[in-house]
Amino acid sequence: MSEAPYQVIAAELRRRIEAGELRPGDRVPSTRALVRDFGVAMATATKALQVLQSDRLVHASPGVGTVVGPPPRSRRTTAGPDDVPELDRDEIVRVGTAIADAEGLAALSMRRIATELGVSTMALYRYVGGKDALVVQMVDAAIGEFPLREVPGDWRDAVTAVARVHWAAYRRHLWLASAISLSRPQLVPRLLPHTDAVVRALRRFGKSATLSATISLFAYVRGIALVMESEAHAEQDTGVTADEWADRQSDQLAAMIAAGNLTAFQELLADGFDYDYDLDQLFEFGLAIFLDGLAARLR
Amino acid sequence: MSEAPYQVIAAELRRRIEAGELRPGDRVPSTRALVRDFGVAMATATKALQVLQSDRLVHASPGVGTVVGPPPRSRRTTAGPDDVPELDRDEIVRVGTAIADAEGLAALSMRRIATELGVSTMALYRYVGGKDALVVQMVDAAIGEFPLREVPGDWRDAVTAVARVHWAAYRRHLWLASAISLSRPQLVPRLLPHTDAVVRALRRFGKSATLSATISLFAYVRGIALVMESEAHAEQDTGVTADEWADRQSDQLAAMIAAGNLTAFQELLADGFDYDYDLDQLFEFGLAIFLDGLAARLR
DNA sequence: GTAGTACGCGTACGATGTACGTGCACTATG
DNA sequence: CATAGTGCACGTACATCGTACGCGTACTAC
Repeated sequence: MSEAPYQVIAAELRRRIEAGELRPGDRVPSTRALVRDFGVAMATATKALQVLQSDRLVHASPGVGTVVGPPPRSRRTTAGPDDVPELDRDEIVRVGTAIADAEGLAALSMRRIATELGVSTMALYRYVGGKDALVVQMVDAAIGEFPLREVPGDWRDAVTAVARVHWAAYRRHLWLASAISLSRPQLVPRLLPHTDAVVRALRRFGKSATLSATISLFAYVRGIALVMESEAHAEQDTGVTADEWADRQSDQLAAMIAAGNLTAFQELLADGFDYDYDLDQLFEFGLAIFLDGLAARLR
Repeated sequence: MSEAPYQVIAAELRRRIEAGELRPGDRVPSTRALVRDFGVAMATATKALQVLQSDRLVHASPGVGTVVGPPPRSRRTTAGPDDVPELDRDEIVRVGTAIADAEGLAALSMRRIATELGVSTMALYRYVGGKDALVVQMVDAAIGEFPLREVPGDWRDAVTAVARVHWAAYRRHLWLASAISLSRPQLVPRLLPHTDAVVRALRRFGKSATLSATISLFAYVRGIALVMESEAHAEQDTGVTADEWADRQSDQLAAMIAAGNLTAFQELLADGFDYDYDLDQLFEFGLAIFLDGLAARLR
């Protein structure tokens, strides 16, 4: 009476284990190895191992192999109503955004996200293509938080409104400025309406100028946002604000100014002039200048 | 988390000094003594003493020992003609810049630099504080390549000249835009004359406006430079130019435009309008707008 | 009962920056 | 001159990263 192939294999493995050839912690041959060695198909080998598993002689560890010894813990309840927050792309993007908001893009890692979600690292890769793709998604989601409401009819008001919305987004997500791409619009679908609104407001300038002005505007806003970002990071890394830092280094700066004969700079900083580093004001100032310049072109 | 051995030792010695157990002129335990007493290796003991030395709590006298008290004089020995500068900071900065120019900041690694110099990785750390410090040096050196010659007397010409010099620097070193810090001027000494020139040209606007306008200007130039950088990298990574990419994705873009009812955008791109993505022109355009806006303020 | 296939994801690899520890050259002293 | 003791130069090793690879499982078809 010939036994079924999977039972033959199971018996052979059982013999090796009981003979001590395979000891607890050792890995029994994988299904693929059994396929090769015994000339059987995959599921046959699988079945053989399953026999041993149901005898609690071995247990299977996905990614590791089937190792000798009883299962350590049966934690995975697999079934169940999944009352735990389900993992999906939006959830990953949300957690990634939270990390980047709090600690900057540099602190964003796939492992970190996985840990915070209580999930294995590689599980993330089912929902996002990779880290770069995730960041692009994050950018799109961040922009999407600031949709355009009604855009004013006046061109200047319209441009101002869009620029302020952008500024608000940069302010809310400091990492956004260094992650966004202005030259590949398809990647950030939710940015398109903003571009459209600016183009619409500026179209009287003629096609070429309209596009140039639009890009210039966005480049400027991002430029200021990057100042804000690097400032914030420097502050977080060193625990020193810009003002404190300026105070601390003022001697050194003064020396350099003196050495370079930088009289205008010196004059500006003299008299205890205290420039309050208000980036909101700075943003509005530059925006107004830019729009004044555009307005001058209409005359 | 327990501190590193050398820090433990340093703390202990510091305690003894501050408690008066060791007084100025006394000799602290030699490295060998520390090796015996603390059961550590020689260099660990050395490091511990170095910590105290950098705090100016003690100073080392070769052949005598390390004695309590500040160093009497820092007499730069520097003997030796050093006629063969095999490795020095400038050389490291030069190689690092070459790598970043060719392949971007992301390709810059300490190992890479060391390999290209035919030197061990850690040897670099004798000349530069670390990668961040190296990048700062690179930024300074890059700016230093573009010193200001004569700055025109007219304020508008002067600002234009400085902005163009910056633009040239960004053009030459694509990584520069994302590495430069505009908010911590001391780190980039050779940037100060540029700032000074702009401040001088704009001082008639009043102190606060002068500073705002200066920062806005630099932020704008960097903003455009970043567009150029990301464009160049995207091109290098994917092997696809912006135009080719636009062509390839035009259907997708058109679909998104249609879906969002982005009529102005659509109109702009219609008629086979071919915007030649000339960033030099773009830069000049935005600069002129900005200066027009400033000029309008003078009236 | 056996075989083939699709799929989720754990392990491990090749990078990175650099802290830490070591061996050796050299100096001042006796 | 001998030598104790210093400080310099730098190799090793670690913690961390993104993600390719290939495992075990579940399912369908025969």
